[in-house]
Amino acid sequence: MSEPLYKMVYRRVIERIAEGTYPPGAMLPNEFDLAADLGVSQGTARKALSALEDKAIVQRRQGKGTFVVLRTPENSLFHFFRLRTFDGVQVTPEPAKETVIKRKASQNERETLCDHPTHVFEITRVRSFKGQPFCMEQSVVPVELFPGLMERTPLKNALYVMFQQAYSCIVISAEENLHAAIADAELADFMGIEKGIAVLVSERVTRDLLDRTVEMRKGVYVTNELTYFVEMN
Amino acid sequence: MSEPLYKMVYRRVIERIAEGTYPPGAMLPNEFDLAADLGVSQGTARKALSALEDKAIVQRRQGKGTFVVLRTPENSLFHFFRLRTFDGVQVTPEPAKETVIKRKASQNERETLCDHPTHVFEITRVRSFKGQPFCMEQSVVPVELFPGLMERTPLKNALYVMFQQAYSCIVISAEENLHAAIADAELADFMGIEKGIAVLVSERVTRDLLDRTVEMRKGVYVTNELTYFVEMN
DNA sequence: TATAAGTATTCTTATATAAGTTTTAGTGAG
DNA sequence: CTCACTAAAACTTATATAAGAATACTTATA
Repeated sequence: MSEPLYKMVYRRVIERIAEGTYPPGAMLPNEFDLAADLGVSQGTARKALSALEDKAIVQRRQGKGTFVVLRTPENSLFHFFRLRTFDGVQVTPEPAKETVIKRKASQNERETLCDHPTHVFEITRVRSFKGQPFCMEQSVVPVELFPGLMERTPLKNALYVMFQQAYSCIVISAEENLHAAIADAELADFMGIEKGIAVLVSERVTRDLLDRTVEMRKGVYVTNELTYFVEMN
Repeated sequence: MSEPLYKMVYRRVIERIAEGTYPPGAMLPNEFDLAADLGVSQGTARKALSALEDKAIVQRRQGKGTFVVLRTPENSLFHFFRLRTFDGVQVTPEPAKETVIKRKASQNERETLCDHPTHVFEITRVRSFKGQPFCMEQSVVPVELFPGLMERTPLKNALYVMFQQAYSCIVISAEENLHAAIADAELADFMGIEKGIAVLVSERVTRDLLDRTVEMRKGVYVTNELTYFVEMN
């Protein structure tokens, strides 16, 4: 057999979400209707929907329905912001400084980001926790994907929520590379932290529903009061 | 309905793996036999087996069968050792120094580790990559769970492989907390690295098939040539 | 050695029934 | 008439079963 039916259903539902037929937060057709629409049985549609739920693309609740995942500040933070207190409590950072510029893409950015953009927006933010700056994040995104981004400043706290609401760009997954470094004078001055302390540096690549690389992000975290949490299975 | 049948099957298969009825690497009964054995239909047994596969407890291959997961040095490294080169290539560290001692458990260890042990083994290792020491790991495990561990020195490179082979303890998941630090004189001297450089420090809690906490591990990594890789979904 | 048939396994699909939610209709009290 | 409560119906996903297809390996045979 070439491709199982349930994978066809899976693909077609993703297409419909991506093209806006099923917008974020919306309820999908029920299993029977979706099955009839695509010419398969309910169980087959169901298998595809379960797979979509596993990938956190839809959310299902018995008796209620199936809904396109909606990025909220809470679940965005939970999924993509890994810093916790020592007690394991999620941190809700306050945004502080923010600058957005438009500039030419570096060669690496042009090669990595989707559609090989010539120009990018660079969003730089310093965030605080309990009044202390602890985090600097620099996001780079293609200009073509987020037109008019600069007019939206100041941007919302949770960037990915805004991506979804304003640009129908649904962030699904990310990869990070971490290493330890020492804050040099420039960084320390910029962030308002002490020079010479150890910081955690992360380089992130972010992907959306269609598996496009929509963001490259560099993060610098002060980890004397917070820790970066990782689960392994 | 109190508990779905497939969850009962799921639990009973885990029990059988834990008690050695299905040892690591062994083939499970096929879907029909398992179903008949437990008084359910093939599809229900299948659903349980799929769930076990999702949790990486068994491995399935069409036409061949279902097998209890076997920890090999390769997949152990892949799952639980997150350091990569900048090219994304998995690192295979060479073990260097190793010391194993038996000592009293700290209060934190007694509270965290399974069965609240009074004594623990502490395994300390310094590992090298391309001749340079880059990693210090200190594992703490309950004495009761791993009797005779000290007589097995020098221990294998991959600790979790040995846990499974010698003690039927199947490591399934782990959580890590990361932070950045600066190598002090004592650490630098012990590891054979330069004093004052930035290091990545991890504190890990490791769980087995029965969700017991079988290990606490502290790791110190030099990340100027390697990075710690994280995936987010 | 190559090829084909046979056997054992998981995978896919379909159908029926159960269980959880919400809406609607009905009923009685005030 | 209106409100509050209840019962029933409708609409949803979840579970269970069964039959046939696809895949992997073994064995027989030319």
